[in-house]
Amino acid sequence: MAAQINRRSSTIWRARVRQSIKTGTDRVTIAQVAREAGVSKTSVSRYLGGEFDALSVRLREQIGKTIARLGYQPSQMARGLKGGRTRLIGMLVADILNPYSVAVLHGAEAACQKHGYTLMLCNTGNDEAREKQSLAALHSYSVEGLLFNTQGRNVTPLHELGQAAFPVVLLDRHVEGCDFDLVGLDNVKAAQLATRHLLAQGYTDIALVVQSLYGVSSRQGRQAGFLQAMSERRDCHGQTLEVDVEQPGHVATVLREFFLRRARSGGRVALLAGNGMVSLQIALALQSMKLSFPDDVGLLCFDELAWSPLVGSGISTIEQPTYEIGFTAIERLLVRIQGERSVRMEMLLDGRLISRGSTAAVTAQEGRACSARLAAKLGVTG
Amino acid sequence: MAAQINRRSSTIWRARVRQSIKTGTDRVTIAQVAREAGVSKTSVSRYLGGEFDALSVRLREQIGKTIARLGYQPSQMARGLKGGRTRLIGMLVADILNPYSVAVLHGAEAACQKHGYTLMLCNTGNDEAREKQSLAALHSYSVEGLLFNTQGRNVTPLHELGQAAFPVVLLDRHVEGCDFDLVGLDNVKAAQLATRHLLAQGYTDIALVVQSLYGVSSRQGRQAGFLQAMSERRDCHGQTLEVDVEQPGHVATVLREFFLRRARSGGRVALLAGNGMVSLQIALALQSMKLSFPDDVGLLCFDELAWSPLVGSGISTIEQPTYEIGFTAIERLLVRIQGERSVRMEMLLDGRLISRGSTAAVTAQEGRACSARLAAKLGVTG
DNA sequence: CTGTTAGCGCCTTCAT
DNA sequence: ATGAAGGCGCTAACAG
Repeated sequence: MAAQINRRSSTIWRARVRQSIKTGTDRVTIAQVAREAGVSKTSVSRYLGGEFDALSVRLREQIGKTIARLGYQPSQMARGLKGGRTRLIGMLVADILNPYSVAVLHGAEAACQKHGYTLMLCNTGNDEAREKQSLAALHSYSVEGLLFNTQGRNVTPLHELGQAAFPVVLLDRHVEGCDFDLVGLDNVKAAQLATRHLLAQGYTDIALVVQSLYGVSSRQGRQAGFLQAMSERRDCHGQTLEVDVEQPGHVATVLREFFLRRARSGGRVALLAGNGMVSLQIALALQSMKLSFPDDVGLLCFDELAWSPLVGSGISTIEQPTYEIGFTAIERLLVRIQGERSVRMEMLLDGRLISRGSTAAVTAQEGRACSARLAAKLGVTG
Repeated sequence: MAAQINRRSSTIWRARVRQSIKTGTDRVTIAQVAREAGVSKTSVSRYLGGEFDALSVRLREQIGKTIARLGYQPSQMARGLKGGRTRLIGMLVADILNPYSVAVLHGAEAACQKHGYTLMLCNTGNDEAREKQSLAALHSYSVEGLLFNTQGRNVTPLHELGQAAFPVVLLDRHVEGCDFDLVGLDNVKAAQLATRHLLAQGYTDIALVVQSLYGVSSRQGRQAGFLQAMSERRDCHGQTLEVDVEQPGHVATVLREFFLRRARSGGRVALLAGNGMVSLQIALALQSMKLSFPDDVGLLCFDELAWSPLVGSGISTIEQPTYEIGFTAIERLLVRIQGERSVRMEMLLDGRLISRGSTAAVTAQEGRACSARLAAKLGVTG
């Protein structure tokens, strides 16, 4: 209303109106900068693009000052619309509650910041439908590339991306029939390292405890390494236990069955936890069964967690270089975005063994005593 | 090349060509949809905007089918450019390594997904400079609002947002002189709850262990509640210990000094950890000093963590409703974005006490024995 | 070196 | 009920 009275300065008037309508900060545009600096939009655009050799010193200074004075920031949405460079990277995380995902995210975010990209994050909660719709959402913002930690099942949308030659880097798990780059742990090697450590410490009856193997290549890789290492020792027994960590009490049930089967063998029993989620559930299950490590059972876990040193006499772990995985994945993705078309590449980083009390060495004699005790405890408590 | 032979389907051919040129997924545009459906862009736009009552049934069907057939998805960048509704929300996290942040993030992401928004995430690592530049980055993408977990120092950029009436919801910590909404824990009440629990269990010499109080309102609130509750018991002693969790060994040093000061008093010593980061450092420090809880010292921690039940006989905690905090914060932000202009509001949720072994009850007599043991242990190990 | 012109994909008056 | 035209902020030919 006031505006109707005073129309001298249409600029100010517009600004006022916008504020009252839109509430938003009044965006300074490239046009304003150009006008105030007395140059063309193109020159300003060149300045933004860093094409300084195509700009006289005078213009460059002029523009620089004006930008600073006005506090101008180019709109990425507008730049993206025209040039396609949105400087946006989408990250799809299978489960944000998994500490592994967060740790990788940390590295990825750091790499993005380093290279002037911004991360759009979607948590799919291991759900196909949400994975699909998150993909659509990210696509609608024209992300330049995708960091993808897939749930592994029904991956047709991923295949479509592959056909479109869209830049994608897979995290941790790969997908059959897709030729995307992958960054993750060298699972086979790490599992061998883990298994051999357990064997060397004197454990003879080992169970690899994992979540559903179906569709998750990293878990399959760990299993492969585990079985391979076990096969080197015919006198020892190894088996895989699939558990559902969502289902309360399931881990305890499965473990109890395993213990009952093996305890009487007189061997020394150990558990190899397939990831951090499983570790936690195992620790809780053992606690509920009043079993302790390494006294009753050996324990080695994939994923180093903050609390690994704290529980009991410490839990031995295979530490993944999570930060590096995230960081590397982004940098690889950037290379792809910049047009690299070479053949698919897997970047597998090595895990590191951190040995603690939970895998203390045992002699055969001690082992027999342990397994006897284990059997006794189960008999009593079960 | 195959395309040159078969030109029946120009659609397919185009797709091929673009692929080889642009490498990118072929964006279907509103224009293509309009053309193929034999209508105007305006009509398609109306369809997208849900203005069905301004569309004949025939057109509506036509358009719907075409959109489905082409797999058309409107570009949010383009929509945002014109209308300002980018459906983007920025989230600034002070420290992504803090489990609290991740838990809140989880709730926030879920709320965003529910309302069709996408989250742009920036980790500031408690650094002013990064906070500032992340803010700029998010601004350049025209986020509609901001979820802000600030580091608390040098918050001028935040004040600028305030002046611009930009929608912001603060998480956990508020900022002086800013009238932004806040969602977080009722820290005073929670700290009282915690302190009274310790007192009720027979602890008499209590230290609140926190990271730097400076500029972090939530920590100040916890301190206030702590001191208030302590003041109700003149026979007990309470003090605040500020620690630097980044500096190795610092927590242990500070704790040792505190123990030495108090152990000889004959009182029962307990620690109240100000957050999850501190909890971890305390647990590690105690372990390094060969002290255990509740035998040598009582322990109660802010933030329920996955491993809280597992360490020793379990660590008692004050659990924050983190998921709800994140979820609520987004919904409040959405209300602001939709234009709500009412007065500033603080939404403070209640914490919940989870009592475990680390705060087991002690009688005065036991207490004396404990503090004697503590003194002895420190004398020996120190 | 610099500016003019023409869109990017979408929404929004304004006619019809 | 439908469409044509213009513009959001920016970049990218194409002239000078």
